[in-house]
Amino acid sequence: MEIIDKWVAEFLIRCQHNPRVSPTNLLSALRFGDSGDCLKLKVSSVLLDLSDSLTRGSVDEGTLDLLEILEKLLLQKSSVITESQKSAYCWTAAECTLRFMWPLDPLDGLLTDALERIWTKRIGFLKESGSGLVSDELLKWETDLKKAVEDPEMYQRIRESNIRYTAISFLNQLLKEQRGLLGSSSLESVAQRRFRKRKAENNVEGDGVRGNEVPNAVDESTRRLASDNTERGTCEGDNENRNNRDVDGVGCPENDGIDKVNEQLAAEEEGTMGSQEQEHESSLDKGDKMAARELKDYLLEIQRQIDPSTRQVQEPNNAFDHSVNVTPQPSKVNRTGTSGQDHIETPDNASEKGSSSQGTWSGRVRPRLSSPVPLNVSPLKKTNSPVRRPKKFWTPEEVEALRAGVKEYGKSWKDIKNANPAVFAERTEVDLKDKWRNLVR
DNA sequence: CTAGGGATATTG
DNA sequence: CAATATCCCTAG
Repeated sequence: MEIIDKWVAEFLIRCQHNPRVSPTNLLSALRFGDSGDCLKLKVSSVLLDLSDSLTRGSVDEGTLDLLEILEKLLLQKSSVITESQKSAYCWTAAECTLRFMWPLDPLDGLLTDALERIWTKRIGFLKESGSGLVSDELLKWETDLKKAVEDPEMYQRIRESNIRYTAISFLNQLLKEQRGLLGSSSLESVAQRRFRKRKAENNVEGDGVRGNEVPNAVDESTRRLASDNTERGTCEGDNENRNNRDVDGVGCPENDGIDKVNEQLAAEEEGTMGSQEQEHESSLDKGDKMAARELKDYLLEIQRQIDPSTRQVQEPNNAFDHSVNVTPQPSKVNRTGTSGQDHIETPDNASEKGSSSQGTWSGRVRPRLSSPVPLNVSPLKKTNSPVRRPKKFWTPEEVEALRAGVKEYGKSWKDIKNANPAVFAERTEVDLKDKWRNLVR
């Protein structure tokens, strides 16, 4: 397939929530082969489908289909099926059954139909094909659910448990895990490289934005503008979704799969900033200066719109020499959503030029700004989701692996986890440490 | 990244 | 309410 085709497909699949383009339809339309790249595209599209259905709040038998497809794809990539995928499948299957347990009377036929359809046929088929999705947990659910038809006590207990919540938690965990393993898309890598360069320049130019841990409105605007500026003309979609997703995936503590591209970029960024710190003036050529100036003007304009109190501070003549970061906005990022993953986008009116009549802006002609989507997730510091992970008891297998690990590596939790990624797939290093703490007590 | 304190949930 | 297990936060 042509490289450009691939890029476009990659962009459509990974970067947008676009209900008009169903990733799976797109893929079948393009007739991808089975090369590594194409597999990655397919996995991406399935992840996007999963994520979309989660956003819609639907955990149904379609979700089971997706999980099964994902398993097949991962097997082709010869990846391991993680615990979170098994659990996600198991709890989703339970949730699909649970919805037929709504009537108090188990004998109305709906439940038995569901059991037959989901557990006997679908999962029976998985068992025959030796699928990795068939876990002990799944088998236990099967027994319990089938027992529930005749055992009112069991029926009641299952009905009252919060299966949906657990299913969604595991699905989210799976998404994070897999997105982390996926890494940046090729388009994304190029975009990030350019964006980081621009951002570094912009920061150096201001006087002290760098090293400030707390994100503020200006920083975020910078990101948006820089992103907008570098990307405009090559694509029309919003880039922020993509960035958010990547931050989500990579920031997940359970992920060891931070891709090389990102590490490389991070290293590159530090390098660039370090060198520019000493001689930033000379390292910026004329074109860059112009671009930086334009960016700075946008920022000043936006900041006036956002915070009227800064208006008199601005001096249009030497704005170039001033820090953009005059009045840091209180940081309100993250923590507002419930899932910390997908969020509602709101229009950024502050950047609309139409409302600039009140500003003291000098009247220079500027290209019109598109309306960037605000970042709901701080790019600087990814905090954890407000939702607590579901409590999961340690299996004897895990405990054994931990004991062996400590014997071999001592208290290097990270090494222990890396030595046995399959067993500790859903434990963080901190979990290992905590568990050891209470083992030796 | 690790250690340690603390929050939260469960059990008796 | 105390004991216990797990998860979360943060200083160093």
